[in-house]
Formats: sequence, C-alpha cells, structure tokens
Amino acid sequence: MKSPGHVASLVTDAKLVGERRAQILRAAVKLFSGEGYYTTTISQIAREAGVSTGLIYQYFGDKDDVLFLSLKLVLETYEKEIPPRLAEVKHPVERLCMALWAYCTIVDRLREATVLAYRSTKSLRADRRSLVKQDELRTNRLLHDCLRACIAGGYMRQVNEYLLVYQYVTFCHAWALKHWALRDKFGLGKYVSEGIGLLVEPFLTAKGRVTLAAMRRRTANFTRSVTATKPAKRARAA
Amino acid sequence: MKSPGHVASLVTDAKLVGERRAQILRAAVKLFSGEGYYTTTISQIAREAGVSTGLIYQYFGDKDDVLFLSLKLVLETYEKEIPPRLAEVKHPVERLCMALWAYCTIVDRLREATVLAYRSTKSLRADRRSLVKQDELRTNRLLHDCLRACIAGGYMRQVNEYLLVYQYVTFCHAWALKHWALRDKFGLGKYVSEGIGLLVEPFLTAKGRVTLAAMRRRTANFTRSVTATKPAKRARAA
Amino acid sequence: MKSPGHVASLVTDAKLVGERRAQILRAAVKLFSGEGYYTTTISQIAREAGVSTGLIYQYFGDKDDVLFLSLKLVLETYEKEIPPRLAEVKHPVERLCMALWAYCTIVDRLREATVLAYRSTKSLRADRRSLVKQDELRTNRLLHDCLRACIAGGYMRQVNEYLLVYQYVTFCHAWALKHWALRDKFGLGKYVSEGIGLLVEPFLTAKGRVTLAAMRRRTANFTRSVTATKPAKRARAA
Amino acid sequence: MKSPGHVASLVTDAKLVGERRAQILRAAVKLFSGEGYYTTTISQIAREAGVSTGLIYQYFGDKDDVLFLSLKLVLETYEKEIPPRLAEVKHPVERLCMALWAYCTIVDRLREATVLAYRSTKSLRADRRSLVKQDELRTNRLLHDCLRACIAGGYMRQVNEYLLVYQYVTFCHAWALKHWALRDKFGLGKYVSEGIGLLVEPFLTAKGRVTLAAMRRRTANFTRSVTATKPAKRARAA
DNA sequence: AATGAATGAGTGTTCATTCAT
DNA sequence: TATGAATGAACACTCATTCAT
Repeated sequence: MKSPGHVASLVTDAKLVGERRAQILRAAVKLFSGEGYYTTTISQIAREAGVSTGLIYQYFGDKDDVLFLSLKLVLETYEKEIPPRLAEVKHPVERLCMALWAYCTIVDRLREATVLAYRSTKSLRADRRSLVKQDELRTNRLLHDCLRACIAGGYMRQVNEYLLVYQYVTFCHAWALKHWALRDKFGLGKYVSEGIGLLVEPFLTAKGRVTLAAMRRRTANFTRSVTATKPAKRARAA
Repeated sequence: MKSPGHVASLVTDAKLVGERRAQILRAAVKLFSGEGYYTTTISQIAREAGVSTGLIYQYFGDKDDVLFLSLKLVLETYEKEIPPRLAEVKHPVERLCMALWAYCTIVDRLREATVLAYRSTKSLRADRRSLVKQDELRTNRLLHDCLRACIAGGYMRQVNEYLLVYQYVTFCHAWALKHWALRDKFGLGKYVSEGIGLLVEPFLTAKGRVTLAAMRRRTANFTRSVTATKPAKRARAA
Repeated sequence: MKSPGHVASLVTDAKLVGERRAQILRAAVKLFSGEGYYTTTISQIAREAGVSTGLIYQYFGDKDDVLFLSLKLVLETYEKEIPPRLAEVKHPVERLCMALWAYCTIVDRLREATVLAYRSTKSLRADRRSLVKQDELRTNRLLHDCLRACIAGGYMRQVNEYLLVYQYVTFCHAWALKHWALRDKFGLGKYVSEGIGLLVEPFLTAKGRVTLAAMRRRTANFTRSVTATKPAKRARAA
Repeated sequence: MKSPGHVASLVTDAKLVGERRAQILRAAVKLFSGEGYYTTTISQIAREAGVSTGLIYQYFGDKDDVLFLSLKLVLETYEKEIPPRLAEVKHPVERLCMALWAYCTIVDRLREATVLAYRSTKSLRADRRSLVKQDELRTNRLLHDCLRACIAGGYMRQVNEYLLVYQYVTFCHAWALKHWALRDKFGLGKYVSEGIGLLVEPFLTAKGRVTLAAMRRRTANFTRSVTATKPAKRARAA
C-alpha cells in the first residue's frame, strides 16, 4: 500500500508541503550531521526549524521519513550540482577532472552531511536503503560517463572502468570521511590536483596527457582562488 | 583519574576479565554490526553472550565502553593480522601487494564490523574517537612502510605517498562499504587483483613491473583458490 | 547557568506549570511522607497524581527537583500560615502564645510531612539543603520576633533568646516527631498549653503573668473546641 | 516464627558473631550516617569493613537487619553511657544536670549517627520501629528518674514531668539535628549550660537553686575543659 | 567460614508519537 | 494549519541477594 519511497503528508497544499519540508529538512540535516540520527530528537529539529513538534508530523509520517528525505536531499545535491559545473566544459579529460573537482567541492561543503550518509543509511528502514543507493549510483554514473568519454575519445587507455569509478567516488568521499587525517596535509585544491595525478593521469594516453598539462597550466591560479573561495559554510544541504 | 582509553572493571581477576570481555565483545560486535549501536540494547548483548545484563556492568563501565572496546577490537584485528601475512614475503612489491591482499581479506571477514567502524565511531565519547583513529593510523603505517620500500628500492617512482596510502585504505574499506555494489562485479580475488592494476601497477618502474608480472603468474590459481575460500565466517572479530 | 533554587520546566504556560506542579507535589508529599523519598517511585507519584510518568519530567527536571519543591512547599506552609493567625492579636504575650499554638496546629495538620522534612532534607542535593534551611530560619524568625516583643515590652525577663526560640521550634516539631509517644498523654490543646507552662510562663515578669492568666481564662473552652477540631485532614500541604 | 527483634546468622560461633557484627556495624553506622541508608550499598559497607559482600549475609539476614542493629547500637550507646557518668554524682540536681551534660556529650560524639536515627527509623521494617522506640524510651527514663528525684527531694517544684523530659530529649538531640544553626552560636559547654538555665533552673525551688549555683561555681572551668576535650572523632558508635 | 562473581528485578529518565484545542 | 501538552513503552544502569568454590 505504501511504497518505500513515498512520504505521506497530512497537508494537501503541494507548495506548502514543499516549503515546510525544505525548512524542516534543513534543520534535520544540520542536526543529524552534527549529532547523529539517534541522538537528535524530533523536538530539537522542531526548535531548529522554528516550528512545533506536532508540525513535523503533518509533513512526515515518522522520524524515519525525516531521515530518508534528509539523505535523499544530500545525495541529490551531488547529482544535481555536478552537471551544471560540467556544462561549459567540452573536452573529455577536462570534463572528468572537472567532475572530480566539482564532486569534491560539494563534498567539502556538505562534509558533515556526507559523513551522515555513511553513518545513517543503515538506520533507515531496510526497504529504503536501496533507494538511497540508487541515488548514489546515479551520481556514480555521471563520473562513469566522463570516464567513458575519455576512453572512447582515445585520451585514456582501457581500464577497469567500474572499479576506477569507485576509486573516484571513494576519493571524493574520503575528503569528508578522512578529513581529520587529510586536512593537515592538503587544502582542497591540492587534494584534488594530487588525486588527479594518482587516479587520472596514469591512465591517460599521450594526447590525454597533453590536455591535462594544458589544463593544469590554465587553472593553476584558478585552483588557488577556488581553494581560497571554498567558503565557510558547511553541512548545509541546500 | 579516568583516562579516555581506560575501561574499568569491577572484577579483579585479570584472566577472567579478559575472557568475559572477549565473550561479551563478540556478542556486541555481532549485534552492533547488524543492528547498529543505538538500536542494540544491553540486554540483547547479554542474551547473545549468554550472561545477565548485570554482568556486563561488572566488566564495562557503561555502553560507551562496550562500543569503544568493540571498535578497538576490530581495528586492532587489522593491525595484528596484516604483519604475520607479510612475514614470509621479502620483495617490496610483493609485500605491498600482499598487504593489500591481506587487508582486503580481513575486511572481507569483518565486513559488517568494518561498516560498524564507519557508522559508529562518531557515537563514541569525543575523547575516545581520537584513540580509535590512532589505531587506524597505525594500520595505515603498515601500508605506508610497504609503499616506501617500493620507492626506496627503485621499484616505484616518486608519488604522493600519503595520498596513495589513503587510496589503498579506502580501496580496502570499500570492499565492505560498497559491497552491495561490488559483489555483483567482482569476487574478492578479482577485486584485489584489479585494484592492484589501478593503484600499484601504474606507479611501478620497469623493474617493478617485472616483479609484479612474475608474481601474477605465480599466484593466478592461488588467487582463485583463496577466492574460493573466502565465504567462510563473517563478522567475527577474533 | 542553573542556580540551586531553580527548577526547570519544559512547559511554558506559567499558569499551567503552577497547577500541574501543585497537583504533582500534592501526590509527592503524600507518598514521600508515607513511604519515604527513596522507596517512592516516580511512577507511584504519577499514578497518585493521575498523570503519566513522562508528564512529571515536563514539570520537574528530576526526582530531586520533586523532593526539593515538596520540602519547600511544606516549610513555606509554616511561614505563610502563622502570620495570618497573628493578625488580630496585639498583646506580645498573646502573640507569642498564639504563634506557638498556630505552629503546632500546622505541624499537626502536616504531621507526616513534618517528619518528611527531618528524614529527607539530607537526601537533597547538597546545594539545595541550605535553601531549605533558609526557609526554616525564616519561620524561626517569626517566633523570635514574638519573643523579642515580650522582652521589649517588659513582659518577659532577659533570656537567651536564640536558644529559647530553638526550644520553641523543637517543641512544635516534637508534636510530629514524637507523636507516637505524645499522643497517648496529650491532645494538641493540652500539649500546647502545657508547653507554654514550661517554655513561656517561667520567663514572664509579673505583668506578663497577668496577661497569660487572663488569656488562659478566656481561651479555656476555645482550646477545647480547637482540640476537637484537630482530627481533620492530614498530610495536605495546601 | 521470626520475632521482629531477632537477627539470624548463618554462623554459629557466638563470639565470632559478636566480633564480626561489631566490625560490620561500625562500617555501616559510619556510612549510613554520612550517606544515608538507601544510598549506602552493601558492597560499600563490605569494603569499609574490610570484608566481602557475601560475609555480610553470613551475619545478617538482609540489609534491614544491618540498619536495625545499627540503630540499636546507636540508641544503646546513649542508654549505656549515661549511667556511668552519673555513678559518682549523688545530689539530685547535680545528677539531672550531669545527665543532660552526658547526653549532649554523647550526641556530640555521635552527631551524624543521631541524625541517622531520625532519618532512617522509618526505613526499618514496621515491626522493628517500635523496638527502636523502646530503646529511646529507656534512655528517656534515665532522665525522668533524675527529674523525679529532684522533685521528690524538694529541689524542684511540681511540673509536667513527662513533657519536660521530652524537652530535655529534644534539647539534647537538637545539638545534632540543628547543629548547622547552633554551632555558630554555642560551643557544646555553653549550649548545655544555657540549656540548663532554660529547662532546669526555672523550676528549681530555693534550695535547688542554691545547689545549682554552687555546682556552677565548681564546674565553671570543668565545663570549659570538657568543652575543650570534646574531641575530634564523630559518628563512631562504639 | 569466607569470597566475589553472577543474577535479574526494579528505577529514573527519555523521546517518538498523538491529539485536543 | 499549527501548537505543544500529554502519553507510555523502552532503555541504561544499579544493587540486594545468591551460590559455587
């Protein structure tokens, strides 16, 4: 009767539902990220969102619903924010590098929320876990497409694509998961740049390397400026 | 008075403390791994371990103590089981590959527990989190030493060692964290073998590649047999 | 942040807080008085008050809070009920006697609760004990003022006022504390009357004695009627 | 079958029972006095007494037994220590004063334990409370006898003996119960001396007053020296 | 006689969820 | 639609008591 992906609301006005949910989820992601799912109470979320506890139950069926949509919100951020960052970029190698760069940038902004996804996906009702995994897979596909284009264009040699994509994914996630160990060694720009050196460059063909070298020259200071930009706010999913 | 790493026991007999704690932790790791820290109750642990709830409090100060020692148990397993697997292996490149192989084998055996470490480290009292991280760092050092030996011996070119080690770590952990996505594509043996292709091979010098190729020839069926062995026990920390 | 005298409530409506706390404290004083602090459970209090256990924690921070306000309720009853009983009385000697009489009347009504104060003040958090003692001191002061007026008016000779006030206090409290031994020998009226004979009369000057004698003549039957009134309600703090 | 006053022991050797019980009760009185009955655990008592928890159950049936004998130990101390202090004293007025003095001295030594008796008698099994009250009554009788002798000897006028005895009792107990308020105003010697002024002197006949005056002259420095002696140790029942 | 490990019933407290207003 | 007071099941933890050694 109730499909796993559906979240019921007692309120009918669709626009209101959208606004209220966004308001509540913003609070939830912040608190879940900081304190974890189980140690965050519904009433803390209500307070943070500036609403009453009762209101939350007008827009979500239960606490699991709040977690579910919180995680979706985070994972969909990856999926939605990477493509626009690729829009202007044409060259396959540049697109791949930009995708990694974009992904890491977003992870950096949602650092705590990314950790949350690792911590709390198992706290979801079982039938919903796979839905969240679908979201992750869709993001992976973005990277996979970039990778495939490099190979298809002859910029990269044949590799185990599937596995390499997972290296890319874990590389990006590691910026959040292992931040405690990485932050002393790298800024974000350096991290991505060195990562490309380990996970992209070795597989490039001669002509692929030319592109990368050119790109590197061009973005040397871009990287620096972006690194400097990578601004304060964290753990905000929207 | 109470250092963060210390877990008090009301029982004085050291041997008994060791046995009972092992018995209780076995149950705790199993349940925490399957159900998560917060949804596992002390009384479930007691039932699983075949003791009374009260007994747990004779050997642990509180539930956080149980989690702490559970996580340490898991992380120390990595640290303790990798070195013996390297004992016989002399050649730097082989040692590096064997370390990756060993690490992945152990992760495979402790798959659920490895996920637990990612889920639940943040549930620990803050002052203990860093202790657990120390354990992880010590395991990383094992890999780093292997990597360094490869470079020092001229089998591998200069690379960003620190970052590459983290690629190794996330690669091994991914076998547990992303098992839902990887198991359909790879057996454990294939996974490690392909991983070496992506994370070791590209950085080898000519003479390093010779060693790797030889090793591959030698262990082709070894890999298969080990892969076949794999299914055995899981989520057992000892 | 939290001063010892402050008791937090999650409920904001001040009127409701007042009513609910009164309702819960009525139950608590009754049960604490009868069974003692430690043997009374929160859930007994909830049942007696006709509310859920959870509700108690909306109006009190913890069980200690309930005890604290229970004791304050009792001690403040003394302080608040004695002055109105003195309002009409002008003559110093009569005021002193009336104060003793009033105090004993109230103790009689709150007999069990008075015993509670002796039993359970030490069960309070240390920083609150002194607050309860302040309440007692304020009641003592009422007696002291009466005593001082007698001396100042020349109705009583110089005495160690401080100590005599404490004799008055223990005399009144003894009606509750030693009721098991006193009830067979005295009614309340007789008890007070004889007590005045021992603790007031001997210190009166000639003109003080005249007043006392006159008063005694006047209230002979009054005493009896009040004594007859006595049985009424007990252990009700409001 | 089991009389309220009986405390069973699994151990048969009477001498051993006596010694072990004394050892355990010493610890119990100390801890009960300081922390209260309910907040003191059997295992704390065992530790303080230097024995195992199991041993306590060889000499006492349950925790109530320990409290019962602890309270008896305290109350019997009054009853047993006052008479020897009166042994040498012949004159009725002096005997009365000495009794008060002795009682207060003992209360002072057992200050915490005296408070314990007030706090914890109601925690006893109901059928045992009256036994403890019997002990108190026997001590009261010591004072009553002294008072009666004064009146019989014409040193004191007729008074409500029963009530006056209770004033004496509460006066002595108050030194423990209200010590927080009295200690700033009086030393023990002054307290007793002034108390005699309020509770004995007013009722003396002319010839009684002569005795008291003489006694006062004699013991002026005695009082002081005893006050000075009133030594360190407290809350020790034996 | 003495130990102390083991038990498990019982308590204070929390918090997701409901519902009258 | 929105509130927040009220509920009560559930959990971590304690401790009197038992009993094998």
